[in-house]
Amino acid sequence: MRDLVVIFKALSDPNRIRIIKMLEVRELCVCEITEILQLAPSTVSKHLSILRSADLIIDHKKSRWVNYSLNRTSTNLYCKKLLPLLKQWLPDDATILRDREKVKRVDRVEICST
Amino acid sequence: MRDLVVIFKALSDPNRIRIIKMLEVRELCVCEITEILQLAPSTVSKHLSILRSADLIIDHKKSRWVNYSLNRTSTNLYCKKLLPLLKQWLPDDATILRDREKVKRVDRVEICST
DNA sequence: ATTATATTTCGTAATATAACGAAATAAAAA
DNA sequence: TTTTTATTTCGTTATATTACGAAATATAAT
Repeated sequence: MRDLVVIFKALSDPNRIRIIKMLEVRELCVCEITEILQLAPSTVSKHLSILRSADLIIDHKKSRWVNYSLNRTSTNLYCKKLLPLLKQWLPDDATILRDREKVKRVDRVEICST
Repeated sequence: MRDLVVIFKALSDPNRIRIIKMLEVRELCVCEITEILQLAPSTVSKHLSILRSADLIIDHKKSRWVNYSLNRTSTNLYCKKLLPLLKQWLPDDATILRDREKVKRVDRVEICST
């Protein structure tokens, strides 16, 4: 029950849904997500930690960045079912489409520290 | 996006999950749910209104009681997918099993106004 | 070694949520 | 009609959540 509530809580925030829908396109670092959502880095980091606690995403360090990606091989039953559903959903949402356009163009080297 | 977040928010509370799992057994009135969850009637009523706003449940008056049941014929895409998933989930949860035992035995005429 | 960069943690403020009791509402029973 | 009963609404309190900036951390670049 607790695990299930943790996952639903993780999914019940628009910014976190946006993050998941961006990660469907490709893995992203914190500063790229920060740029697209237009939130403070500490806020984005917190959102990511909530999604990670729910087992929905995983992180892996690569050089100086922390890359986040969907946990496509999660053993968590709820994640296994919900991530594919989310992939089907919101195909026409204006915000999601705009975010995804930005994901294509965003360049972490250009964005960070400028 | 808003609809989706509303549904996930509705599902991200343990008492509301318990209500849904009870309604999988049969329709219930507010006082029966109140008796099983051991919460104030006003609190249960609020939970039910959140679930109803999310299109997960429906209500229908019958004599002096308001019966709530799962919205099995919802046109809402998210409800259509999530209610069946919830039905599969938590088959062994101790709290849910205990609630369901109580659902079998609870009698609204005996419970109310006593 | 020092500096710069990316991210996280911590403290705090604003807002949202969940709980209750009291009062209001609606409908059946007397 | 008046009373009783089931439910909802309202106001309030306690707690949780979301956001930020500042400070801490960890790593890469100089």
